[in-house]
Amino acid sequence: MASSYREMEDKWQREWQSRELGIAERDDRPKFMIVFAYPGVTGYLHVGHMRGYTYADAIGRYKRMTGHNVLFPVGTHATGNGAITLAHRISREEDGMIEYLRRNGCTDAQLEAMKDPKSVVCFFNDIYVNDYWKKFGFLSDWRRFTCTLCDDYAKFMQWQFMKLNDAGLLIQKPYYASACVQCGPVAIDASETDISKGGNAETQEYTLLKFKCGDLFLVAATLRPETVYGQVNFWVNPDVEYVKMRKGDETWIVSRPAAEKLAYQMDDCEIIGTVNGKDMVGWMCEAPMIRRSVPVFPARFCDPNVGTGLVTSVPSDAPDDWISLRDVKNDPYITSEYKLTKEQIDSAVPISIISMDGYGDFPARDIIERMDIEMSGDPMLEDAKKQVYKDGYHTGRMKDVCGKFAGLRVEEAKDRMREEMITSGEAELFRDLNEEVICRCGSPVMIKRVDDQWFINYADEELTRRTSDHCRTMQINPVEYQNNVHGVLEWFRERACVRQGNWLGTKFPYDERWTIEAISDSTLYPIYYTICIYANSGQISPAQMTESFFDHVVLLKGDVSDVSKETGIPEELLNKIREDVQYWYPLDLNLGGKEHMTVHFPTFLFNHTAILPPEKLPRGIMVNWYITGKKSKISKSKGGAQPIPGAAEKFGVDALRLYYAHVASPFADVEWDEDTVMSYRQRLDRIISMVSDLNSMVEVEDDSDVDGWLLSRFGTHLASIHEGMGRFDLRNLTSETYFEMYNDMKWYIRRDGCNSDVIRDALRMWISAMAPVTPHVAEELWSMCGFEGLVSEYQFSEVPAGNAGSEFGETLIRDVISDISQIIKVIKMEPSRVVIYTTQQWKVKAMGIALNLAAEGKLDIPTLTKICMSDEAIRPHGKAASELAKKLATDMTRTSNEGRRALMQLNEKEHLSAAAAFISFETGVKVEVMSADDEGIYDPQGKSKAAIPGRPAIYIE
RNA sequence: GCGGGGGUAGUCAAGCCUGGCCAACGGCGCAGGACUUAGGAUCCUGUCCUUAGUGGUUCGAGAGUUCAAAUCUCUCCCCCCGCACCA
Repeated sequence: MASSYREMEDKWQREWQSRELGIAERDDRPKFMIVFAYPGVTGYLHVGHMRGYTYADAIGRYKRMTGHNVLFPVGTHATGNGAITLAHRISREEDGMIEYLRRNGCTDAQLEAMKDPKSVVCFFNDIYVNDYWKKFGFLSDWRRFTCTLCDDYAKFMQWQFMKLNDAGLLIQKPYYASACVQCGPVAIDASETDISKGGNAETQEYTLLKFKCGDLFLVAATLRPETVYGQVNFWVNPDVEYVKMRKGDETWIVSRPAAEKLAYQMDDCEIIGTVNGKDMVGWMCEAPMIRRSVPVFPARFCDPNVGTGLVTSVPSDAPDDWISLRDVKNDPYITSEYKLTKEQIDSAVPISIISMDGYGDFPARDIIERMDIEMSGDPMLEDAKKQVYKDGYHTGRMKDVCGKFAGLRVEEAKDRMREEMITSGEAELFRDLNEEVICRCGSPVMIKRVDDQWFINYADEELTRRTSDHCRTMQINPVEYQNNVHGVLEWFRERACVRQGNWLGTKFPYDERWTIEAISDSTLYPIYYTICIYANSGQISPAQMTESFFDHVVLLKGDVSDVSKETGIPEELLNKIREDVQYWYPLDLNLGGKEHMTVHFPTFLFNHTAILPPEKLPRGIMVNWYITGKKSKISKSKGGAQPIPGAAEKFGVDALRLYYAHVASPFADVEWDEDTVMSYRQRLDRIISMVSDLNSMVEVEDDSDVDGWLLSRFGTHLASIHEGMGRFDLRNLTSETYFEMYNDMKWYIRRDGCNSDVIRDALRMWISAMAPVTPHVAEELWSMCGFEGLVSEYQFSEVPAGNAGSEFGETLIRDVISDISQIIKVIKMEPSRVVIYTTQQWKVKAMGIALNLAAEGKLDIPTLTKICMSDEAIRPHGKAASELAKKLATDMTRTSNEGRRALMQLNEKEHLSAAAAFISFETGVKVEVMSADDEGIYDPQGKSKAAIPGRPAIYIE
């Protein structure tokens, strides 16, 4: 017996390794291929990540034990700029980063090496494989490890894109992408992989409204182009210096930041001068669409960093505008300071343009009053704006003043009016982020136009339909996702699939300036695990992995001798690779975190459908939710989470594995809590100690009443486990194994069960059920019991299903004990004698009749009463008989009757008499068992009459 | 806004698809007891309210379907997540 979990883990991991259990080679068994979505290489992983990986290993191990040849390969995904930025941050010796790496055990020499991105990837590949997956006892075929930066992987990836192209799914068109001004394209997402700030930013689509003013255009940006009919003036911030920008033949005035942003989106832009905001006040300009001349007024809410820093004024529907216009009209200082004329002031009168539910003519005024906003600059104005915007969008209709747009819903008018103004040259589009976004490199991120961007056309209807149809044949867990995945596939549109800039990844085969983007290169890859082993072992080189090579081994195209000639790969080897691919594929199960539901899984499905024939499409998906931190999500980049090796040391790997598998359904988030993990560790301790006690019991051949019961119970649990595992239900498996079977074993011991044959059979069943989730402990116990071979290689055999009858007898005893102690508790006296009266036989007969009726679906009170009353044995009991009939009929139509059927087989008196000593021992009172049918029994309170089948009467004194 | 997920006893969390052995598995916590104190122990009992083992009221709120609802239908109230070059 190993003295510590650590020792146990090392011992059995070495044993599995030396017996090559993880090695997967073709044979004549049914195969099972399982992968988890490989992790991105962006730093240390934490205990949360191991949840999904552990499910994969446990499912794989279970499958091994049910006659399957299991392939469980692993890899890593290093595409992108994660490693590059990490290397940069190490080079710059960022405090937080260095400290984070050190805390996880990184040495100075390693830090030095990791100034190079490739070393970062190598470093973490090694950590993931050796410190995480191997330490967790995974039975992976390590020979098949691959990383997206491998040269051979790149060949596979390029082939994948050629096939997408063959299928007509690669298209090109302009694209507006978020990009760092230094590094090029970056992704904006909450996990802030690429960026250091602004992960929640969203891209806004502004309409640029051009107000003609002499030779110039004052350009305002708006999100509400449908409100142009309500424009009455123009806002400029008097404290801001604006710029004149040449835009083709025109000259625009916008804020400086806006001009800089526009240059990324429009051709032919150039700053040619400046103009002070305060000098623009009082100008007159022509509002687009309505072609009305409106005055320029001052307002400090115009932010040069938002939109163009210039704003059109629609006081009827914009709270800011309403308040600022009121200020202009009421503040004589403003009028004199900026020399505004009375005509100008008077000309700006709000125009009611949209009717919406719950608002009057001027929604902006209504919301301001409702929210008690008094002053311009009130932070509540932001909320007010959002509220009016939202309500207007959903319930608003354009009023008659809006010309030909009158009567349209806002939703529709918005698009139509924008289109019209763009066509007439009065407006353009401008995309901007709604909050500041800063790249990992420290430079700002903005929206940049990319011409000729390549996309994978996931909007293709035919592809979507085929993919969606296939999903109906798959096993997708949870079912909520199975139902929802069709919607996700439908929602998917074209996806930009390549990017430029400083990125790690595969070159796009049709244009080497582009690198294949991180999602697009991780879709079809599971199939590559069946091939990469030959590249890893040097039997084939990347140069030999041509289009016709993959066409041949994956799609069975071409003649093997031709392909051999072209690639220089021997025919025999080509045959072997091809047969491997055909044997292992399709993938049986792809397991990934919930973040994959809207990105990875759909593209995984699409690409398979697009490239592979129907019989090679994936068979299953399983989604797992997260382990979260106390307050927020545990983040691998932000640290603070328990490092994996530390947790493994502290709790033991099996305790963690059991924790993952049992703590909750896989489809719910779980808050990380060390005490909870510790309680699983204690459970393992208890189980180990129980098994070792059982194992050291002296050999006894004595039969006991509970032998049959125990084996039946275990049979029932195993049946439940196998049934559940059809859905990969590990929680059920663990619940049955580590809790139910444990409790039954305790009961068996408590009932003085001691038959060593029975115990050995039970232990064999029990320990084998532990092998998928807690393999180290299972091996240790298996070997301790002297069972043959390794439990990891054990094959589950047919176990006789549980027998409800033999299980029922113990339930009866438990119920009786429980009833006795309840009564003792309630009557609050020290009992000296307990009498148990089993039912009168005529009642058993009545129940038998009722059961027969129930089986035929004919059970009701009158029918049962009638039949009972015609029975010679029952009729003499008169009123008691009719009342029993009533009760039985009522109870038995409401509940299932399995237990009742079982009790018909049982002689309650004999059974309870045999257990009387035990019941006495448990309750601490002398117990006698009598039948209510017996003559002259001791029954001072007439309790015996209350006994019914399965529920003996009890008298206590 | 669009789309998705969820609200179960002190707490975490099963059950819900396929209505009925559901006062509702199990864990943790708590209380009492046993054993006994090399322990983050183990074992037993209890843990909604009541009570000779019964009965009552519960599964976000309300209404409905049904002999029967935590489970099905509708309405409402709260919470969480995704909405795209992020794995």
